[in-house]
Amino acid sequence: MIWMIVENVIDEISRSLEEVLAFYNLTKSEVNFDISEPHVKDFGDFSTNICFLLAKKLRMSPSEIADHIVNTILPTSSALMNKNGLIDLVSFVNPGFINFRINNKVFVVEFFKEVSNNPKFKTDDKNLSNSNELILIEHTSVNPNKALHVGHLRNAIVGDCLYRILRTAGKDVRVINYIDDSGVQVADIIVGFKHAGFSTSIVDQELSKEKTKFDHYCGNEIYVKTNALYKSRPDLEIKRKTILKELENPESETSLFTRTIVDRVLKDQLKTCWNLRCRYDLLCFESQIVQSNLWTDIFSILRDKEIIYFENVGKNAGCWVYKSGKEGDKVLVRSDLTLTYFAKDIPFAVWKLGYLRNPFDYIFYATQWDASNLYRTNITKNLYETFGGSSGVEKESMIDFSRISKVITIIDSRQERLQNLMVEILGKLRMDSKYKYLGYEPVILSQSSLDSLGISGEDKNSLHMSGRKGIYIEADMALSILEERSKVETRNRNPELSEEEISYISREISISAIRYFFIKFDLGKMITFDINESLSLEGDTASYIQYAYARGKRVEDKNIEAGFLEKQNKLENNIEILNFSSSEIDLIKHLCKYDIELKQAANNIDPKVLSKYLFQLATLFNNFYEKSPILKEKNEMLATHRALILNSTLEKLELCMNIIGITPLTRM
RNA sequence: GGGUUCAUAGUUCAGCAUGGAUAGAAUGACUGCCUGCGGAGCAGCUGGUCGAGGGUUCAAAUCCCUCUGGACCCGCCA
Repeated sequence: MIWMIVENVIDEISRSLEEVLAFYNLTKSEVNFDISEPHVKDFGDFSTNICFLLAKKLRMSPSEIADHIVNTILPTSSALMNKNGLIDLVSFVNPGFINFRINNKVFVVEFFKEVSNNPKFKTDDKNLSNSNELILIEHTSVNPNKALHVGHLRNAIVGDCLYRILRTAGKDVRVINYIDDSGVQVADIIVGFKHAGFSTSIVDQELSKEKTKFDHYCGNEIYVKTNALYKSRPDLEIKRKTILKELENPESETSLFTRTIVDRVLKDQLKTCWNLRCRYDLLCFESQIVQSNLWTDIFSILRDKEIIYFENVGKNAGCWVYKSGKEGDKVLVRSDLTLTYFAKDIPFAVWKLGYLRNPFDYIFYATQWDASNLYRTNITKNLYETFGGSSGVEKESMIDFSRISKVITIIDSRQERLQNLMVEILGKLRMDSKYKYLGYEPVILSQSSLDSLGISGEDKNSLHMSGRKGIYIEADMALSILEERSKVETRNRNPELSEEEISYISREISISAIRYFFIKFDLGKMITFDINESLSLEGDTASYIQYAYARGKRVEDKNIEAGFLEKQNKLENNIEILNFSSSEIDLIKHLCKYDIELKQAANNIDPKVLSKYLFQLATLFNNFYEKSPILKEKNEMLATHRALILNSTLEKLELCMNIIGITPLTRM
């Protein structure tokens, strides 16, 4: 990408320090020094710990060494000398840090040179990974028997941001949504429809007149209520068993009915995901994994390699088990020959890694909000007509298994134990290096949210959500609450706008706010969702970022009217005479760190890195906005350069906002 | 009982991977700033024994150990 100034500076410092090491007859492999940014601005732009590391080897005090390096060695450093003075000041500070300060005047000149060479800041891919590696991400994967609740949103949004980050970092990525359409949870609602007296007529008619989505209906009315019935109706549990058995035959009447229901729920779930600007490439259905017989293949491999064993004695007698030293024994095949939940996951994981044959075709399923096509797996073309269309896609262009470099699964941390087992097993097949799972802690509900839902809190001040018990806040509901709230705000601020415009703006504000909220926390931390506090529009929120963008955009429009853009072409070379303030310099420096931050987010698989960068960018911009006026500035040359900074900032803001999924609005 | 993980300002959280200087935001409270480039903002002020104790180190919020407290996992459920 462009704007390598900061990376060049770091590189320069690094090379000069290697010269220092050479002076002492040492190399980087012996003294692995670090170049970092000091927390305190007074200490400069970069600092190194090299003196502390040398102290031991040279048996001198760090400050002595620092003194010597700064006053004797560095002045002769060719790396520092031959560059056009980007590094201005090198000093040492007790107890032994060497600090480097960027020469702001030179830096600013370099910056404007790059900006005017590349006025549109188009992403230049040549510096990105140009290998043809392919990354698979699996996320969302909600059971198709209910609507998404806010806990599921964490999965979907983190996964989608990760997709966007990796895409922006130049990787080829495919997104998979796994649909468990043959498990107990789906069987529950089939029991509800068929045997618990809930009306099936609703299946045939549209719910739209009552404004109820089908996924909400299945979750709230059928799933929760059916589960509550099991206690008093033991016959229903027997029915459920029968249904599960019938689902094994894909041509049974139960299977047909289930496919209809699953499809209706799934379509509504996808609507929620698409509303939040998530997108997918492929839907994988568990029922098809089962039919593919991939299990048979992987089972015989595991058995032949003696990774799993048939147990003759003990509590697991009659079962095929995997014996983990760490995690204990895990049953894969029950004594009645059925597979456990964990076992069913193995063929899917192995398939994703391209270890086995690929039994699937891909069939068009839907066009998504971003105009991309969503496909679904298929084995026999005529079998799944209820799922929709029939136009296929080339197998290789969907997933070329030979190019896969990483398979990332985003899962609730409660599944981590099983994922550890999976990695162990994959390790024995020598394919664990590509398999990564990203665990996140669940979203729980605050007491006040529970109160407003009318749920008794059981003496706790927060509670885990449960789809089965009906303890949750639906994603659609959270979105519409926030949308109403921002609508009021938007209308107050923009009384002249039409209802249509207000609706559009408040919708984008609410989507952005929710997306930002779910990625700004560390994945290892539980999120307590509070219906009021979590959906704020001030402070560290997407709205703050959008507001900064909107203000900036407004100024830019006026700049264009005032003709600043034409003047940019006539920039003089004597920028040196301009005095840029810290609000300008700090902003420019931050702009130049974009590449470093994006790489970090991509390498660490951590979307939060980018959200922090973006928030900081918006903060620095707001500061610039207050302190560095453009239209009011008398010095025309300064104003023109400020307009350029504004221009660059808007570009970077837009870029980062799009990665996180915050809509850049020109009015709000 | 075994294991994983978390504990940082009144509150919600960054920082910990790869140890480094005066521990950062946001929010709340309080105080300023709109005939202006849009106040969903800016500036200021208040607020911390980084859960406790020990260890390693020139240096620990960060690494190691113990303890306390919370969450989660440990089924021929999914």
